[in-house]
Formats: sequence, structure tokens, C-alpha cells
Amino acid sequence: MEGEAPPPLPPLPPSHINPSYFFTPSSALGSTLLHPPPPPTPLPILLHQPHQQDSQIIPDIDWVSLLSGSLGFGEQKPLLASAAVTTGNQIEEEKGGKDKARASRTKKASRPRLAFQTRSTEDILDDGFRWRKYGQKAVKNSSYPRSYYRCTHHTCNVKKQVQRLSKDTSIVVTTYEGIHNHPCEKLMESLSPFLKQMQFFTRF
DNA sequence: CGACTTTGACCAGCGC
DNA sequence: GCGCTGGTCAAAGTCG
Repeated sequence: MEGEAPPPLPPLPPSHINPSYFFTPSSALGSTLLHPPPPPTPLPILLHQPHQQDSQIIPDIDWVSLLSGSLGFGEQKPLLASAAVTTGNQIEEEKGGKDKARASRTKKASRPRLAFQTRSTEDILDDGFRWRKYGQKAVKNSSYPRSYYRCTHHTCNVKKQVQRLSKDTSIVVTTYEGIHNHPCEKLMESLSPFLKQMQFFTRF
């Protein structure tokens, strides 16, 4: 039973994403966000790096939805040069017709799905949520297995798949399915000093 | 001892 | 109907 709708999550960027990378253009930067509390170490994935030519930010991403929903990047080594975000349908189209049909199998309803390509030596993105691996499967046309993870929060049904590209083994494709119905523990933990500071200043 | 990973088995949808 | 494939289950193993 799907039950009651989850409470909306606050539209805040994860503190462990440096906002100077996160927001673009620079004019959109609020003065407060320009000077956040120091992020937990190490720095996360770099979504946009002004001095790095091959980095890019995808303009169509609803970042607020992403970050308050299924995504919140965490303590990953800063290796990302590009990120690809698609809808579930787009993901399947990239895979081709047959796989498209197969991939949509056993899906009761279309859930939000997002895929990211991450250049990383490690398979698992630490996105601030806790995941339990429930399966691993060798997939066709790939020499690397696909891993299946489920959010460990008892009321949360979000899943993710992690697979390394056989074409470029340095790229890890992470596909998120669903929206978290609970706050990111690590995010809230790291944001709390900042939020307290905000509350203090808004009193004047 | 609880949380998590591993891994083989099982199930369901699709194409032929 | 059968085989292929992706996705999930669950028991056993591992780790802190």
C-alpha cells in the first residue's frame, strides 16, 4: 500500500556540494550560499567546474527536485567530468528497443528514474543515503555486472542500480529509481550548523 | 549480534 | 511454448 504522501523535503542544496560549483550562472548565487560552512571532507563530485573545459552542467536538470528527492551527492572523490541525467524513458531509449521493453518489465507504475554517468574509480557513490545491496547480475553486452541497491530506510522504497561501462571502464552509471520520503541523514547532519546560523540571523 | 554483502535460484515479460 | 534476459529473493557468509 502506497499510503500517505511523503512530506515534502526542503529545497536545499546538499552542504557537501560546493555551491560555487553547484549554481550557475554566478549571478544566481546568493551571498549567503557563497560562504557556506566548510563541507565534510572530501569534496564531492564536481558538477560544474569553471576552469575545467570538459566539465559541464546539464541545464535541463531540476536540481531542486533532484536534491530534495532521490539525489544528494556525498563524500565521493571529486572525479566527475560530466553528468548525464535522463528520464526513465530516455534511459531506456539509449539502451535500444529490445532492452527498452525488457527494462520496463516488472515496473508497476512509472517511477522517477535518473541516470548519472560518473567518472570514478569506485563503483558506489556516497550520496548521503544508506543503501543495502540486494543483488548483482551480469548483463548482456557488458563485461561488468550490474549491482542493485535499496535504501535501508524502513519506509523508503528507493532503489538504485550501479554499473560500470564496458566501453569506458572509468565511467560508472548510477540509476536511481524513486524518491526518498525521508531526509538525507548525512545532509541534515552537515547542514544543521548552517541552518542554526540562518535562524539566528533571520531573527533580526 | 546486527547490518550488510554475496550468490545461486527463482520469477516474469518479451521475442521467436 | 521455449529460451533469453533483467530484476528480486533469500540463505549463507562476512564484518565490525
